[in-house]
Amino acid sequence: MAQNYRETLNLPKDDQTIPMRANLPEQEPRWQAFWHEIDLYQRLLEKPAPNGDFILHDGPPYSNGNIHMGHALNKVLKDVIVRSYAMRGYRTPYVPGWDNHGMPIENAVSKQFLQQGKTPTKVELRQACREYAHHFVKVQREQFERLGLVGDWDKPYLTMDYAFEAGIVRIFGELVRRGYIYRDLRPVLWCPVCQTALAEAEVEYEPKVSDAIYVAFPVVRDPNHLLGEKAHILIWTTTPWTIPANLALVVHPYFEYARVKAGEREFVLVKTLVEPTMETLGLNDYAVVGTVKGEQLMGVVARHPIFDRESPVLLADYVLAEEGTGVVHTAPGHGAEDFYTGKRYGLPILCPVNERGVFTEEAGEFANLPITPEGNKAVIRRLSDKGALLHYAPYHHNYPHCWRCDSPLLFRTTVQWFMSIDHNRHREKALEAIRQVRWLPPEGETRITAMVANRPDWTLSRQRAWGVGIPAFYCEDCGEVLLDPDLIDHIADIIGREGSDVWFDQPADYFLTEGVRCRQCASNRFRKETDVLDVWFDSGSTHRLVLETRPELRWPADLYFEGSDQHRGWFNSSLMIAIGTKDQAPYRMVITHGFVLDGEGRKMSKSEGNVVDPNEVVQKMGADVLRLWVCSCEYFEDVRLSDEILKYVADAYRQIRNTLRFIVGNLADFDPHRDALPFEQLPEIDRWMLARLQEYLAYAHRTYEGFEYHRLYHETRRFCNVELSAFYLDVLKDRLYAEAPDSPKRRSAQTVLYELATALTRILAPILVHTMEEVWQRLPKASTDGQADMPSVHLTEMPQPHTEWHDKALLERWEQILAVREQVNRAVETAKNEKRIPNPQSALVRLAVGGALYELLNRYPTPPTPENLLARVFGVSQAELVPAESEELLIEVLPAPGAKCARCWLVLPDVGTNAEYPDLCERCAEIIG
RNA sequence: GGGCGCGUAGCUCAGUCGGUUAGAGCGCACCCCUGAUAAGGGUGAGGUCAUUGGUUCGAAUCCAAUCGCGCCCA
Repeated sequence: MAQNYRETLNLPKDDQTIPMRANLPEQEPRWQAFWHEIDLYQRLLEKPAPNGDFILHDGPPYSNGNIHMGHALNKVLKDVIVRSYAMRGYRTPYVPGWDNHGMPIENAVSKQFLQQGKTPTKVELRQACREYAHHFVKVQREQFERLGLVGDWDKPYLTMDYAFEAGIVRIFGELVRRGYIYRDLRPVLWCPVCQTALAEAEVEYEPKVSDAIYVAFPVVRDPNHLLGEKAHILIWTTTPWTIPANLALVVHPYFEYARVKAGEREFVLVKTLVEPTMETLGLNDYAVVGTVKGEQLMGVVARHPIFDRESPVLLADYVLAEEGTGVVHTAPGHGAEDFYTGKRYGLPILCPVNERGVFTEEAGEFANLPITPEGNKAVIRRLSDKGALLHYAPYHHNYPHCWRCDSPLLFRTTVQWFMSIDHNRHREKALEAIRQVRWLPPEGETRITAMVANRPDWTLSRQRAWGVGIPAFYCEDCGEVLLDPDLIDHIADIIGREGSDVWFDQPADYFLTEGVRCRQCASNRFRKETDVLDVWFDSGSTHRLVLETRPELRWPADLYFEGSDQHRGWFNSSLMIAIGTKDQAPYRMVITHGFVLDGEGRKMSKSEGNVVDPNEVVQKMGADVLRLWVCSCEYFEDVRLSDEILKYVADAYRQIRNTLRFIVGNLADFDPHRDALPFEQLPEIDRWMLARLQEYLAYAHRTYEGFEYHRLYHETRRFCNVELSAFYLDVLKDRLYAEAPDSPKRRSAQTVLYELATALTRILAPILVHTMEEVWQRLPKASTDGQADMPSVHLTEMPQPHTEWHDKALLERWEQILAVREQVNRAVETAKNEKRIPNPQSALVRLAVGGALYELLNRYPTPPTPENLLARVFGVSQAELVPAESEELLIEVLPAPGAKCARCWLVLPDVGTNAEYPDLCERCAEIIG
């Protein structure tokens, strides 16, 4: 019987709204195809942009491997920025790019060759690297586009493009012209078998047995008479072959050093290691005759145990007193710390070992011996002959080895190329430029300021194959360097035409212009530099080579947006090149985000098994869920991600989706042009809803301006769940379902629903790009503000708050009504629990109150009909208001008198009064009658 | 070891200038509805604000130390 009336209601129909189940993994690619079809990116650039350009310059990810969650976080946030600016009246060209050159790809490709037993030429290796890079550009591009990113994906920038490579060479030339480029010595880890320098990442620490020796350096000068007769400084080393390069002995200024008398000689070593050392040396008969603070030893000079030269005692705080003697034998040519100590004290950099690990003439009697094992043996023998060797034993430890050929490595001091950071007031200019930039979060400014203030000169050269060759020559006759800015431009032209492989493929003459001569010896015979540029030079050049070369872009960028590690990386290298060539920062604002950690706040790693893969998330849950997670995070700090967190975000997604599903479902027969009511004709609760919507919109705009999407996420969830689902939409159901389709009561409700839908979809479009498009396409097309006719929600403008709809007095009034509602809910819950009523629908709520609250509530008549607003707001069938003395609100919950209307389900006294429809209330009887 | 940060309910986040009993949504528990239904509604329980010490009439908030976590270096 009751079922008969179902058909007379205006219930939303499933096929007139979006499906409850989103099925994003399948649906999202369809929307992406649609955007390609309408060329969304181009249309975004062509639409009116009253606020001008907004240039977000994309930091290039490295074209190696699949994307990980850090990429996803970064690119999704960039996409939200680009889209939200586009929807707020800016023109937002976004050109994604990739960083292609560099060690990781070269190593991966080298290993492939190695496995095939092939030894490629440099050019063959480079070509394979290029193919490898292209492959991963394609892979990552697909994975990025699957996240729903909008941008010029058909024409990204690649640092290995010929034009880009030529541009890098030209920028290097500009720095040469401005006097920034020089050559100097630098210690590097070197593989004598591969004859190449290794980066820290290529070093593998493996067990090795070394020759550990104790050596006594006789003191020859002791200006302050701290030490006794025949004093010797005692050192310990596991690399005897570095003894010929010894130039100093280094002690810790704060350590206590002991003078140990043993036989004729006195040994100086750190006090805490006297006992074990003496035991090792087999000197049982000894006595500590005094102590000296390390810093006091400054000025003491020893003699080299083999050669006729001095070895002064110097100070450094990296000295340890855990093993050895607390005195570091220092060979500036063979250690990083040794090198910098040597530099600080003005020692020469002696490196008597060639690239094959063989002693040079500088090693005197050891010349032509390989450093191991022959060199070691010869040095030990010679020390022994001289009586300087106190002990020798094999020593097991972890030692750096070559990742490729597994040979033990050595430190060599080599000549490298540098960019000076202090030339031409460069550092001061950079620090000044940093102050002009807006850093978000603001701590970023502290971080990069410290970095730039303390950074050493930039080592630009790498002994590698997969990079842009440094365009320098050496005279074949006298070795003089040829570095000429005009010649460099000429080389850049060639590279622009033929790619940078040509540098490795063609002889020097190919690049030299007519009449080039060595300025030293006038020779015309040259060889090319074989080093390549650091890849940070490539990416540090993108602002010049992308922003300045693309007509749709401009220099400087409005925004750089990357992980906080880029303070040292890209922000830094870009700034160095920008200051060095243009005396200005390449960005106006820099925003950084944190790292993606697991649910416990620990770093994700394969070995821990706590990695969440963005591609998998997209496949299982959809890009919109991933994007919603991104926007739920306070990303200025590190963010957390786990399956549990994703589950909660998926719940949030469903709640937002269902809210919109309900709204859209109730707009199926609504034509805004024809049916919308003017604001003034809307009932109060509808005007309240619109006023609240304006507050939501104003808040949303603030969050977009502050890049604080997580605040929008939270507010949206609260708005949808609390204000819409739990309240307004629930209250609206009677009007939407039971009133006549074209009645003003229903049309006014729909007018508000339409406003809500068109506002929410546009506000959320930058985040839930696919879902909001889906909703948009389902919305009535006729427009009230010129926006609804757009073929895609992404081409619309974000709704601005209607200030005239923001009625403050009304909002305050309803704040009180909602507070009363909460009290009523509690009373109804109690009545329900006490079995006085089965459910709210069968209740009558009687309010008794005096004073201001009575006056306020009395504005709303409480007839026993569907018109009773308070009853609808409270979610009960009937409500009454009676005046009382007390200002304290009394709430009575009673069974509602009357019968339940078979159509609208309200319990009303007038059910049965209509003879024709005895099971209906008057309102319902009239409507279907 | 150094530089820059972070730590508020199970989760994600608010918390103004130091000022009542530290808030929200979700989740959870119990209940209602069955005309948003692999939906919707109601009520409720959850916190030593990482720890310790200090400044203050008063500290989640300011200071110091410790612990834990992250990024960048050594």
